[in-house]
Amino acid sequence: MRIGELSERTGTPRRLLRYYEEQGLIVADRLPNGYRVYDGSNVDRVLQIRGLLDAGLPTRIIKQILPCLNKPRIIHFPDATPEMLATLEGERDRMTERIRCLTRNRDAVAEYLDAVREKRSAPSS
Amino acid sequence: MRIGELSERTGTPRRLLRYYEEQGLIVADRLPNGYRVYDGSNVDRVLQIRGLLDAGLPTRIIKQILPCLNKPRIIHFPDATPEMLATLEGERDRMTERIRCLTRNRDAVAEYLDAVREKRSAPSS
DNA sequence: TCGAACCCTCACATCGATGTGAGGGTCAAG
DNA sequence: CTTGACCCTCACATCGATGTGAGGGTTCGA
Repeated sequence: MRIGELSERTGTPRRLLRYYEEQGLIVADRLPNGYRVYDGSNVDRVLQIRGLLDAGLPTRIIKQILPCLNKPRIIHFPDATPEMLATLEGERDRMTERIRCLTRNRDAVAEYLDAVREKRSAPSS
Repeated sequence: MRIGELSERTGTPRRLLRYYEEQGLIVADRLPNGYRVYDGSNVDRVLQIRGLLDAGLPTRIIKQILPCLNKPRIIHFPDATPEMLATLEGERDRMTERIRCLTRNRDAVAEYLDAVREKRSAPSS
């Protein structure tokens, strides 16, 4: 597929697909005329990138963690330098902290909404 | 306490404390000379704000969900307009999605790190 | 009284993610 | 051959979060 279809299938502006490529998050083959071509796997990849961006991770980090994911179960260690491993460990912990914070606040919001709804259905006060 | 101490206790630049106030996320009393004064509760509040910002929420949303939280168990409904409730519901769902995405990827990173460590301790290949 | 260490406001700069559009090719259908 | 719908690169603009510093007050101890 070309960029337009990938854009539609992922709900992502073409501009950003080119940006993600520029940042090394996705790769695209080129037709002889220069057009980008993608295969189906790019749809999931882009959606994953968007999710991580939305969760607050910068492209620089996403670029590092993506190679560890959605590969087949064979994990291959191309250039796992100690610094990179340390970075990943730190990022894993940061993600855990993010999850904790988000969960706590999400639950609080949900609780609030439930309380409001209950009040609405039983206007006793 | 004044802004310097709050800054130290939260690891947040003064600049940002003023910014959060400007965005309506925190409030500060003023000394007669114009200095901001805070009480202890602001420490937690600022940390919570930072956590949410780090998790990818914009100040505009944080401002809306903060009043639903860390209040005593008495939830008071000052001006719960239907649009605001809808916004909160949407945001709750977005947070849930974020949590899902983060968890999935965090687990994948953790798995990768574990695999690397195992390989390192048993260099059989 | 002076200097250090606070505080204030204001304003411009930076950075990453994203929007927008100019200027220009490619290609299929009419 | 032309038109419309694609695609390309390039570059400037915007937006939110943050950095930085100028210019200036307050407080306090040497």
